[in-house]
Amino acid sequence: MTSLLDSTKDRILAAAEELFARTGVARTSLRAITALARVNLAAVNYHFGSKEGLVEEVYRRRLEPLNRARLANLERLERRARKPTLEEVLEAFMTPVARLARDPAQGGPTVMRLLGQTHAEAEEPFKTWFAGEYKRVLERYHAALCRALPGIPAEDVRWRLQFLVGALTYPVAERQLVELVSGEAMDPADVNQVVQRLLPFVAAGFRVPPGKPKPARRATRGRPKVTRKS
Amino acid sequence: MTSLLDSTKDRILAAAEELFARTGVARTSLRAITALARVNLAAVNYHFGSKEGLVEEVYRRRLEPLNRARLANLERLERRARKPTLEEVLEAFMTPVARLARDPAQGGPTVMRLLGQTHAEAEEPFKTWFAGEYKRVLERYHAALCRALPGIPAEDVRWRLQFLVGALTYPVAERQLVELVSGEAMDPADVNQVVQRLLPFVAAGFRVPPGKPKPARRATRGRPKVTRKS
DNA sequence: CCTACCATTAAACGGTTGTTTCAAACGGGC
DNA sequence: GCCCGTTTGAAACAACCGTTTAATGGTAGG
Repeated sequence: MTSLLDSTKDRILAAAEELFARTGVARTSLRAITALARVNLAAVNYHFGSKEGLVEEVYRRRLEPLNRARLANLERLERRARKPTLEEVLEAFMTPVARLARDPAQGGPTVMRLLGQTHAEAEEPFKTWFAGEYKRVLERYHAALCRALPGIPAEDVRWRLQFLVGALTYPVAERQLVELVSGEAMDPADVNQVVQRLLPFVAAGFRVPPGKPKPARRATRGRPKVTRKS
Repeated sequence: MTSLLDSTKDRILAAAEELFARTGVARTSLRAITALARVNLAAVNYHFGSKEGLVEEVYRRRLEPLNRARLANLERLERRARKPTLEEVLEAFMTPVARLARDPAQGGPTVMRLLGQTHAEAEEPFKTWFAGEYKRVLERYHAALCRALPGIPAEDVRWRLQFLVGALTYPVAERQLVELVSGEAMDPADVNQVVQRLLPFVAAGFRVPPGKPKPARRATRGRPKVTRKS
């Protein structure tokens, strides 16, 4: 069995996570990982079968608790007597990300850049596994949001849930770009602040009445209104 | 000089863009690019100096017009008599993306996945060039948004602008994940629809009054309110 | 003590990568 | 015609990749 602390397997996982987050999976060689972990090169293939196996384990280790916490939060909300408010559902969705980023034992800020690269980096088989897990979470939250938002069509809620995911993921994942662009005034690594600021923002967005179908703008020609000559 | 149509250089750019968008820069070999472009392998290093040079050119070709259109839209708005509304500013920011995705001559839907990978894929020197260009655009829009939103502190506007970028980028960049998760009901490739749905969503978010400072939640312990036992 | 068995090591494997070389082909200017 | 700079062609380069092999150390069970 693996030892209690700092086993070879754990050191590989930690080093891989660090390097994946910094430079991406494809650009990170097994030799760089094993060198950082001070472990023999062959140890990766021994413990994880292949590089792809290691990649999956690195992501699974973080994504599984995240999804589990999101589902647990929602179930806790729905077991109560009164109907959950919109803000409560949104907070249940967002706070697990903050907790992940806050706890160094769960990856700390490093893991956020990792999550931002999830979809771009994974190979096909793992991608579909993850999509399945993720779909379950989003379906449950979609239903909960619809219940908290009577009068908003389910399709609108679905779109807005995607907007929420984007708005939540981008600032923490592209941290260095945000900092480079916005000066050091903003600290996207402080995920608590992101959540606090994002929650009222998206809550207002979720509540706007569904838009009229709009008369299907001419696709061939016709520039958007704003670009018209002054 | 380069010929009028389908020069070697153009064919390489088109093939590279296609493959970069599909599988990422790091996983795309020069041999795959030159094979798809039906061009000799050495042509890449001849015309672009290196693979990194090709990567920069591929991205620059799309990002430069995008940023230019965004700035032009904003200037057009501000040359008018009356003060631009929030919706007008937001539309000026978002529509160039839609136009890019609609026009096959400008890359079509393919280019959207490319843009979503911009930050993850680029190397350092190009990254800083792009960040500079991008910063100019965001600064101008930040100022315009502040003018359209008196009463909202500049810092809040800055955060919300980042949320907007995330909400706009994610659905179009991670198209395949969105489709996998949401069924085929949503078509994120239809960027017009994304813009139409996203605009009222973020407009409402931008208008919410600035939140109270909040008493700095205990960072060490204390789980978020929503996770409390029922 | 010996034998399995698991973990680790060093070394090498074949394959692919980006890049370079050098010769051949092209294309207008005089 | 010839010439010269530009562009393409096939082949080779060294370096690095992920993976495998075979030998080793260490340790619990009989």
